[in-house]
Amino acid sequence: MHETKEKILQQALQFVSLYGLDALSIGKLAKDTKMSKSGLFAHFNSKENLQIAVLEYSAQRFTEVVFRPATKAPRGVARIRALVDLWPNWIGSKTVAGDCPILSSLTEFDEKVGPVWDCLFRLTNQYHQSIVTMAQITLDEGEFKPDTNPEQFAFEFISLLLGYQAMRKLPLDPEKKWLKGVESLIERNEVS
Amino acid sequence: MHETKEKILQQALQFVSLYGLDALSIGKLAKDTKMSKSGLFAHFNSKENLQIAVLEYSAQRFTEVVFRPATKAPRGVARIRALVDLWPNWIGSKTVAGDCPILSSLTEFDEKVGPVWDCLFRLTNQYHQSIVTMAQITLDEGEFKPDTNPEQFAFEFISLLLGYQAMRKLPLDPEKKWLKGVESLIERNEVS
DNA sequence: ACAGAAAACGAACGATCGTGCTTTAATAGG
DNA sequence: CCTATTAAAGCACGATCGTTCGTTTTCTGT
Repeated sequence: MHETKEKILQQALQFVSLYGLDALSIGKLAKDTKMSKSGLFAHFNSKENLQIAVLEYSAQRFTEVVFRPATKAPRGVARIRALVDLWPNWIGSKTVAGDCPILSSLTEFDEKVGPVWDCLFRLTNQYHQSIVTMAQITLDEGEFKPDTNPEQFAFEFISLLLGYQAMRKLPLDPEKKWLKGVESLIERNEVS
Repeated sequence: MHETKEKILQQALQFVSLYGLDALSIGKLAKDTKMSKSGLFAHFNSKENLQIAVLEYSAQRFTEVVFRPATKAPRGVARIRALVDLWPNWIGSKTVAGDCPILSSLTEFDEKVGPVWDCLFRLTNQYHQSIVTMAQITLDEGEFKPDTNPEQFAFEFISLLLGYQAMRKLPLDPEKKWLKGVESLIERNEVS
């Protein structure tokens, strides 16, 4: 990938994590990257393409920073715990100071049909499926009770994550609560 | 409240639930309500005031439609279940076709300091506190285990709600999962 | 019915939006 | 060194944004 484009997407990712995907504007982004509006525009040829590029860049970075490292942990509960431990490298990190762009865009784009939503849809399903698979593996390893439903697990896992994201700015110590919630979720499914 | 203003806020609430609080524009809203931009504007004197008015109207409606009716149920677990049952009258209803404006705005406004955020902050704390209180009451009634943490309960409750909202457009049957999640949350705290 | 108040309107402002078109600057291949 | 390709810039467009101002319509009270 061109160096300039990478720099643009990096800046855009930062911005989107803070202010949301449709608050992203080409003029503002051009100012932030010290480029001309048209020069930046030429890299994407439409705002929609820019938004899609940001989403895909975001997913790629997430994989690098959280998901791939987590799969280095041994299969089963340990890997799920690794995922939890690695998440701070994503949300609230230097590259993604605010929320996860994909999860938060899901809230603001769920009624706007079009290519951006299609991309979001695809990435979120992928996101979700990864966690389902992780739960399924844990089940196969015999570390989860046989009646564990991996999809239910994924739903509750992501929900807690969303709760953490949404309530981060509230004086409720959500980090502790999200950790406790996910711990309880694991224990509930773990073989005793 | 003036009839016109009520009509405007009703329309605005609908719009915000579908497209988010900062997608709300005065011109668009004027078109939807068949008013002139300036005529509508005069009711609020600034966009921020409009946004605040929508949030407060939203909270008021929520109280009418979900919270007040729920408090008619007997104290304890029954009341919490009533809250869950009444929620569809809010999210996805005729007046609020999309997401809960307060919960979803929380995601997109958490980095924008100012009067709108202050209002959002206040309302969300109120939202949260109501659920904490409900859990506390259930605890006092002896229907929850003594080691139940009402704040943890509220966090997980709201998280599941956010999960339901966010994943409504995904083919994951999130309604069933949210119900199951909240049922599991209740059972986990209930005295056996 | 008439005067005064309140509500709604129409037109315009500066700013910013996304997007083209044309030109200049940088780069690479022969 | 010259040329062909690409990247970036400059400028302008129509549209929409929030907001202001002055006028017109609608309502209210006497």
